[in-house]
Amino acid sequence: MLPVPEPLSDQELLARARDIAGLTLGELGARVGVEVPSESMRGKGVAGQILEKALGATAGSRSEPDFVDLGIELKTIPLDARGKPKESTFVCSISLATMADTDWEGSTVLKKLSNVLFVPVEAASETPLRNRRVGRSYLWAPDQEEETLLRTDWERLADTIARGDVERITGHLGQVLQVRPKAPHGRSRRRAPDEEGAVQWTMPRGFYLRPAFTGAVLARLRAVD
Amino acid sequence: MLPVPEPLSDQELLARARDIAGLTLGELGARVGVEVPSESMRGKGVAGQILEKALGATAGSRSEPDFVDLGIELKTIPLDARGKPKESTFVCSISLATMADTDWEGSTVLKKLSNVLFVPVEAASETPLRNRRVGRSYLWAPDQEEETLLRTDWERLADTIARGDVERITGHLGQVLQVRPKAPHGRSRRRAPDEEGAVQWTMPRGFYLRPAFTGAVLARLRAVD
DNA sequence: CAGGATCCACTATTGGATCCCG
DNA sequence: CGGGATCCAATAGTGGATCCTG
Repeated sequence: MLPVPEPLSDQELLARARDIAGLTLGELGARVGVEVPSESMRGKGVAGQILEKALGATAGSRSEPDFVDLGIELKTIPLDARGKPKESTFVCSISLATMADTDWEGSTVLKKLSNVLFVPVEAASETPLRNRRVGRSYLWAPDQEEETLLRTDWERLADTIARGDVERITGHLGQVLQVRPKAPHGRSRRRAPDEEGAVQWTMPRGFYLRPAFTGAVLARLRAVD
Repeated sequence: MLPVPEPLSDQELLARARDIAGLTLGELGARVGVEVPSESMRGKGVAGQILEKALGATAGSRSEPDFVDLGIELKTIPLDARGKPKESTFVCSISLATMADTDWEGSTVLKKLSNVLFVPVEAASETPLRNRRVGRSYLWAPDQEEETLLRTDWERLADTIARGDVERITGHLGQVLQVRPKAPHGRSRRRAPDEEGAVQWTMPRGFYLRPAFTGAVLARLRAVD
């Protein structure tokens, strides 16, 4: 079980991702030494972790791109039977304290989404995790329209957060980018400044891409391909 | 119980419609001699019929505008508790035989929708029919954007119908205008020409406006108001 | 905790089927 | 039958809650 080395170019990464298309998570897990859980409840996130190893991402939970030298982020996309994304895509956690000092150009969301390798994975819930197959991968950078959608949502959300109105934010806001809880359970709390700069305790949250958006992105990439 | 005379102008009609805002269907039914059924299943369409009489529409099921001299069609819109349309709006039945010979400018859909009086009626299902109140009415003519949406949908649907592909049409098609069954029950059949001009028997269908569209129209009219 | 995400109860929407009247 | 529509079972979608690993 040799560790897979980090790819040296975008094209090498893409080629490698396309080579594993058709393999199951079980097969791929065996290659990289990860056992795939039988219960799906125990399998949240394992697809992503297997793919990181299989493609040579720098392991570990650093707040840097998965492929550091290439500046590319890896995202697995769970697809339903018709090839559409089943779930939203987590982008990054929100640091309430720093939102007020950041603009879109300097945002973590833009950094994370500037260069992404999308790896689709079958996710019909009746298919056991180990039997789910990897699909055809794509490198994505937002086009102008996509970036405008993201920026518009981000700026409105960031404005609300910076005002200290975090508690008013729900998953309903944002056309393509939304804010949702990102916590081990509903009782988690973190410190955050409120409107007057006083301390308040709020639930940890993250930015997510809506399934309709990632679906449209994939459709565009497939059409070009 | 004197019959209400046909209004002589758009403005008279609108004024009359706004005068009855706030009245219940029970009160209005009493005025025009229509008893409101207690069971809601027995009440499909009665709101429309009461309002026709209350506003002086030319009675009867002719394929002409409800207000013949004004060229105005009357449509009641059932609203949920938040003021949004609960149901789609029937526009007209489809004559499969004549679709092929008609363009958008000559279509029944455009004729029916060129000038409409929308009369909102409360329709929370827990409120008995007789207690549902009439809301504020609006005269509508499609603006350019609205007409483009309607025309685009109509042309695609008409094309499919004219080809004889009626059986491939489902309620899924059309962004704002859709085709759905319009029959007393699922076994109804009518004669229609198929692709080769041969006879086929198909279910009677009609054009309907989606609730999201009538909701957007009402929002626009209210904003101006 | 940060990073990898999915679960699933609930709500909203859909669209095929149906009902009344003249 | 044409004109007035609504019913409601099934599906799609949302978004708060949750799970695993290093």
